[in-house]
Amino acid sequence: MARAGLTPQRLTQAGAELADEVGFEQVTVSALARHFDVKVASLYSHVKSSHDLKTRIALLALEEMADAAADALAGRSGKDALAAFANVYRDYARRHPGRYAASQLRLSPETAAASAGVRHSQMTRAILRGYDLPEPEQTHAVRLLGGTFHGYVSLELSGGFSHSAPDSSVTWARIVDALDALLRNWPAEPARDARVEPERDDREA
Amino acid sequence: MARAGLTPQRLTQAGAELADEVGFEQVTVSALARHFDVKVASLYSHVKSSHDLKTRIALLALEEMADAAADALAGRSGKDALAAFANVYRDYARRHPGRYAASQLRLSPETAAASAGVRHSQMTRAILRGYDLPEPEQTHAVRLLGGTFHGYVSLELSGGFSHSAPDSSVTWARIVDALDALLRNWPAEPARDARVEPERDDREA
DNA sequence: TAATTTGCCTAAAGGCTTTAGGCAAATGCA
DNA sequence: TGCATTTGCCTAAAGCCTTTAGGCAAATTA
Repeated sequence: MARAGLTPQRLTQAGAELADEVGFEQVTVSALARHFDVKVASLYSHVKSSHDLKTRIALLALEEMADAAADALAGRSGKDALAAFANVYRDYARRHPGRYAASQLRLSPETAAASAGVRHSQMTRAILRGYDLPEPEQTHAVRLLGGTFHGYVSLELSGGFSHSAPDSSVTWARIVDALDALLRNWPAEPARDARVEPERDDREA
Repeated sequence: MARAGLTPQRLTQAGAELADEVGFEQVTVSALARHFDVKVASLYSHVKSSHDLKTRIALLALEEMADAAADALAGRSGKDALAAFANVYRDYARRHPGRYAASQLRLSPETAAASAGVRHSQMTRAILRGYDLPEPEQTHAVRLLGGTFHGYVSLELSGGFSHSAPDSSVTWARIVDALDALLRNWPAEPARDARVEPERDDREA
């Protein structure tokens, strides 16, 4: 009986491609077995479980995005770097929607700590060096950028802005303009009593 | 044989509660049948499919968030309104993680158009009236706010910032400060040749 | 009270996950 | 080269989820 030559890497790669084609949700051990024309149980020698497979795809996506970001960042700084970095995420998500969805998979803290996720925040901090924010404002800004890029791209991907004017690409460019302006004019921390406090919320849990 | 008194509403409600307890992914027709101590097939008289059930939960979450937002917005304007609005999303997501996850479900365009999603963008526009942005900048800003709130909350929920200083609530407050500052000083559209263009990207699809 | 509608049930088919145990191909070592 | 071991894929089987079809009894209506 000829062997199919399965490895965790090939399974992950094929799973990523499948995710882009049919959606990350539809990536299943069974579907992958069909793809390699192999019985389902055979995959369990290479992959611990369905969740393990999905985690590997997520890690692959994070790596690929970090690589692309590092590439885009080389030789740039300031707004130029910010825009290039932002575009990496958006472009990746548009080109690889399934992988991008995978990258949102909730990872265990240990897995996350060992993932390319840390490169992402390092790169974000590198960009922010061009804007000269003191700690802890820099951390706030890292989180703002991460959240904004992720949130916008994910809304765009789920069809939020499609087919309504103005074109989403225009908005994206303006958002980069706006974030650049914001980072250059980062507001000082308001005085204690001027701050808007969150509501106390005593409603049912 | 006594009847359980199932209705689409009760199923949706119970499904939402289940989602908050065990995660939206784990909400299943079978689990719901167990909850009502009823055979699985019985639910199919009230709900078209598993996907239908999930869609109903998503719509419920969108309604609840819109109601809470409308409530929070009453009598407020400016930064006060912005902060209250932002907190509604974050608080809702923290209190109802399963429902919040449901609200991210990709809806068909028709379903989305008939959902409370439209109230959300109307309210966002109402807040922006306090900042006096011309079209199309106002639309860009609506998308920025939506993306930022969603993205930050969703990163926070997936554990991104937990257990690392500074506290996520502090960052959240500073992000609201920053967005307020940004909206008050919304940058003019850069001249054509000063703009940073997205990279042409000819890599493989 | 009889007729109709409605609600939940049994039955059954099909899909995905995961574990256990087996045979054969590949690899390593005399 | 020949034998032993490891490795890779297979069959079998159990468990859970979805969905459809058809049936009986409870609730509703006349």
